[in-house]
Amino acid sequence: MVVDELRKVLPSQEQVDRVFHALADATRRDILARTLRTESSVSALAHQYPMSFAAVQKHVTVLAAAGLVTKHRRGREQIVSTDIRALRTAAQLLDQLESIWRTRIDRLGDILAEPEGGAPQ
Amino acid sequence: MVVDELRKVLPSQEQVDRVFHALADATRRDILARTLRTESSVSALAHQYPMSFAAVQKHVTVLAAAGLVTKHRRGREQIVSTDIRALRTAAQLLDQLESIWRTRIDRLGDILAEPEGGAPQ
DNA sequence: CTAACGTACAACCATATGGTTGTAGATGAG
DNA sequence: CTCATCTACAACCATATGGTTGTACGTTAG
Repeated sequence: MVVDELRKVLPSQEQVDRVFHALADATRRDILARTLRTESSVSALAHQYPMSFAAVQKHVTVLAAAGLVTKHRRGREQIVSTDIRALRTAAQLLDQLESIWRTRIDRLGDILAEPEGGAPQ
Repeated sequence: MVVDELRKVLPSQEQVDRVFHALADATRRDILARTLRTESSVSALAHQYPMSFAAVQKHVTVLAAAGLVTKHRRGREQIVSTDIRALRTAAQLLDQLESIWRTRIDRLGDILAEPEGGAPQ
């Protein structure tokens, strides 16, 4: 496992920024959903959206910078494939946040066990 | 449940955009993590970061627009609390995306089981 | 009442973002 | 070889973003 691979597994704040930012656009989420189903070329993707090829190309670049997709040449086409790991990283971070929240609820539970307490949820 | 509440449960694309955009900044993720642990005032939050009060205020506004936090007055302070639902919505969306991915893997399994198969769309 | 605190918000600035068009370089089809 | 296709990338533009400072307002402490 090379250093570059490590970066995907142990994401820096900047990497997390990139992943969520990549996900914060409906077109990019759609491109991701599409390529999760089937690999496709950038131009094939471009046909699906009411914008220029260059715009779609930029969206793919953003997804690639976030590690959500990878590109590889096949003939004259550039094939976009997904890398599920970046997606899982994001999901795990949300889980972590939710677990922080659950911990607080547990603490509230402790408080409830005592004489006085405010109702959670 | 009012219409405004419904909007949080059935998020529009714009709402999803806002949630992921809100999460795409390390300061905002930290504010969220902090308020998941303990409610705190905007000024208390502001003390934690190397930026102006106004900047932190803006970050809180972004989180609130995404529905990740809510604000309510307590005396002269504005208390920031979390709403776990928006976070769960984001997590669910990631799960959906991953499930699309798993479906493809299943289909690949089907294809392997059969002699020949072109997978349309 | 007055002063300090917490907040709200406007104005401003530099940079990023998301789109466009245009040009040029690979590559495969015929 | 020639041409159409796919890609890459630069230049440009309008708007959004993330920060600043400054001002004004509500509220609490003394």
